[in-house]
Amino acid sequence: MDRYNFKIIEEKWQKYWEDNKVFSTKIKKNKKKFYCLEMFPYPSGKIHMGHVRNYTIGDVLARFKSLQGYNVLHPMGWDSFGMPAENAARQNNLDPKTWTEKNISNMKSQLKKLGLSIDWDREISTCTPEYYKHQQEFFLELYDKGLVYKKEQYVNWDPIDQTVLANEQVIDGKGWRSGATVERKKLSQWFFNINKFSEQLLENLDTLKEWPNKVKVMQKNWIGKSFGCEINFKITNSKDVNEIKCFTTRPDTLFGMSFLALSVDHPIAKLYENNNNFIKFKKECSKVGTTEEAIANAEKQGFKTELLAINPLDNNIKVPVYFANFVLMDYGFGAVFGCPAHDQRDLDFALKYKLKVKTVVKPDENENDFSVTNKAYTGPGFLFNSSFLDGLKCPEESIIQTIEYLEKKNLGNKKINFRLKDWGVSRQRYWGCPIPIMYDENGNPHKIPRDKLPVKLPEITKLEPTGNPLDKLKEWKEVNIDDTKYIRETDTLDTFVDSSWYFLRFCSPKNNEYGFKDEEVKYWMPVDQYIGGVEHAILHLLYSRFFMMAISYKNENINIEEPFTGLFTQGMVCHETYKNEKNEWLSPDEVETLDGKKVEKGNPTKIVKVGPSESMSKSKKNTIDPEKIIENYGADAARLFILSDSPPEKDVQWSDEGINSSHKFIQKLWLLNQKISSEILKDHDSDVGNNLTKHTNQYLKKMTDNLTSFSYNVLIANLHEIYSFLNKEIQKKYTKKTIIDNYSKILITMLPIIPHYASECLEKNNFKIDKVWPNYNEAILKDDHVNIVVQINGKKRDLLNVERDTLEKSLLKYIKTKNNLKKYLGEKEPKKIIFIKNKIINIII
RNA sequence: GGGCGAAUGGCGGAACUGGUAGACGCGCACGACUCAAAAUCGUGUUUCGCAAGAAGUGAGAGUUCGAUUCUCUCUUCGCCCA
Repeated sequence: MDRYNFKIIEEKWQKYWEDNKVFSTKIKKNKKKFYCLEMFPYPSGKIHMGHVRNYTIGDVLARFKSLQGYNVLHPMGWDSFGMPAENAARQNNLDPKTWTEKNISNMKSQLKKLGLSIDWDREISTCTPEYYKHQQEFFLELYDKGLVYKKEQYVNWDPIDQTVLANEQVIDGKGWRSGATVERKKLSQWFFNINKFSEQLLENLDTLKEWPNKVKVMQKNWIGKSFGCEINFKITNSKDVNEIKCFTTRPDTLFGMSFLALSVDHPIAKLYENNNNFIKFKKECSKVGTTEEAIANAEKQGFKTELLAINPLDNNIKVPVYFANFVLMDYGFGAVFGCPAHDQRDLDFALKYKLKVKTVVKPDENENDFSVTNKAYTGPGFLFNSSFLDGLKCPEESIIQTIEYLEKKNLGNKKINFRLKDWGVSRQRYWGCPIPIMYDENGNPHKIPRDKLPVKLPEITKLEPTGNPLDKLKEWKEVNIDDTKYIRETDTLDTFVDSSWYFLRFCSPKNNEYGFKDEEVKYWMPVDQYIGGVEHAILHLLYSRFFMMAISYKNENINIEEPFTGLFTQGMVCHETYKNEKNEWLSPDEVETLDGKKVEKGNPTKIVKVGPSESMSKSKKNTIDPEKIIENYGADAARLFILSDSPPEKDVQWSDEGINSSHKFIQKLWLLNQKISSEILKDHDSDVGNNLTKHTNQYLKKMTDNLTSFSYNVLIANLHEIYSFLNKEIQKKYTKKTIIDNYSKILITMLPIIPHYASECLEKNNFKIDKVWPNYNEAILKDDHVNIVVQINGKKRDLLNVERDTLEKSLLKYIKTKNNLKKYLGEKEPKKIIFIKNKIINIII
């Protein structure tokens, strides 16, 4: 009996797969296709356990589908533009390209060690001109379709580093590197008109049957369709302003209005640009971050104008107009009317500026003295104090009827509003895809001609700490096309653009003419199963859906609206956290167990504080390096463990005991394999029964079901069960044919999970079989004896093993003879008997 | 504050359309092998109880012959949005 040497065997099979291009894919028109895609990684340098989990889950599915006879596309690539490369380059005095390429090559070899069934011939990397050339084409294509435009927008501006910061680079209102207070600054930026597809993005969610509901709800909320009304408020006392247009979802509370609030970016603000107090106020507002949350949490502040707005429903009511810090220009028209009684934000504002609070919705029809003081009432009820609207049921009748009234009187219009904003894609960064635009001497934008694409990123060996590097490269910026001088756009594209179409590129990774070939995309798309982290539930998935729509838009050849038919979001990999006496984080490597206690390694007197299991992160030092795990236990063991302990959609806890147990299990399987091999040699004349075949079929059914439903943790449990069963059953006498028949099928079911081990066993046993997913035989699944639960008054009293399909009468007869049941039954005739064949008998007395 | 989801042994978790709660794994205990230990193998392991038995899926109600599963109320936790 030899031990299983995973090092030699895993290497052998990985080499075999690579040399024979086993996973290389081509279009096969006569075969059903299956496109299995996992979210491609950012090449940060090393793979982490999250990758191991993500790609193992995907690999199990890809291999399973392939065994089932599908033509499987299972590619991998690199999301290789982005800030970490720039940061690392600045720190290490490298150029981002070198840093990125080194990381890719390292991570690629790590991924290969996992034994993934990936078609590496299709590998792509978004930072290569071969990739981003086509992205630039798409940009221009969208530009032609009217889906790209330029407008001014606020950004986080670091005044010291002279650079734009992403939201996550702003910590407590300060730049992460310079520590300078971040300012809001207006820049002219490129936008994708994602809003054009708001309705479609929302409606299509219903068609995505194989998406987690959670993700669909998140996207729905993000798109934020609201039904409301635009109202024109007349201004009485100004010669500059006649009216102000507002959007509201609650026109029915118009009689409770006590002020009008405008964004400081509202066009009317122009009138105040010389007013020192307003300038001061606006500056205050700019200190609040750009996120909606920051604005919502900030103290409500206003700047009062002398303007008075007229309530359209009652011309005698005039209310003051304020600029307010909680109104955003992006929402509605940058203007809202304030009804303090029924909106907490408005109430806070009204209380601060001592404005009127008029209650116009009462919770109960008869509660006429209901009045709001310091807590806004936003629930349902009935309108009152509202003149001719009194008595309307809120919100069912009140909103619609108010809108109808306003429309009839030409005071307002029904309007659908979306929270979804257009996608700002400009980034003032070096390490991204250059935007293929140039400006003439008047500053008008022009497309870079297609034959001049790609606009390549210039090589930079040393990145300056401040400013946008491209902006400083005069020789790159200035371009001469058709004897005309232009200046290039120096912004690059948001890296979310790179990942919004990579799944299309995988269909035609080498095509030089265009981002993809129509026929290839038509064959492979949509992605049948997309697998990744739930953290991409909104942005990446929404942008990808948009991009697919944008490409299909006005395109006769491609008509795919949704890129991902199925979506699976896997949970995170967690590990216990450790701290020393000084409350500093310790990595698992620095901790050992002594007499059941965790102590610092090599220092048994130092007790380690064990914290809760949390998602692995460098900051908490609770990471485990997959490379070391593969080195010590093998890829199959790592795959087995990462699948075994929790359902894939939930978080899983990494533990030494767990990986160790998986490793041992493979060793046990190996011993069993040797036992079976020698049993085959004995070649008994006849079978001892059909127990082996029956169990194998039951097992095959479970495996097929659990693979289909992503119950991968149960799948591993099935594997343990069949092991225990075989280990005992193989001692009985079975013919060579019966053993091979069943065992070979069992080995094939291991191929998706522990591919190296299963391939080795199949080869070693020299079974002459096709590698196809085994079908189970329905007829043989059923046992001829079944366990029937005997309940008396609903309580379980016995378990009887009887012949299948035993009838109620004979069962009852039998029960009456059983001594242990007699005492419960008594002498009386049962009142009622519930009998379900082969399952249960419940006797009510 | 709103939305969504979850809650099952010491731990991770299983249980098909309501029908044997606790599969499988970890841990633990005992035993075998060993001078001993590790490794390995075997047995046991929801709780209380010597047992017979009883209780038991976050709490409380409801529907049902029967509820982890369906309905309602509540508690706690998680995620997302604000």
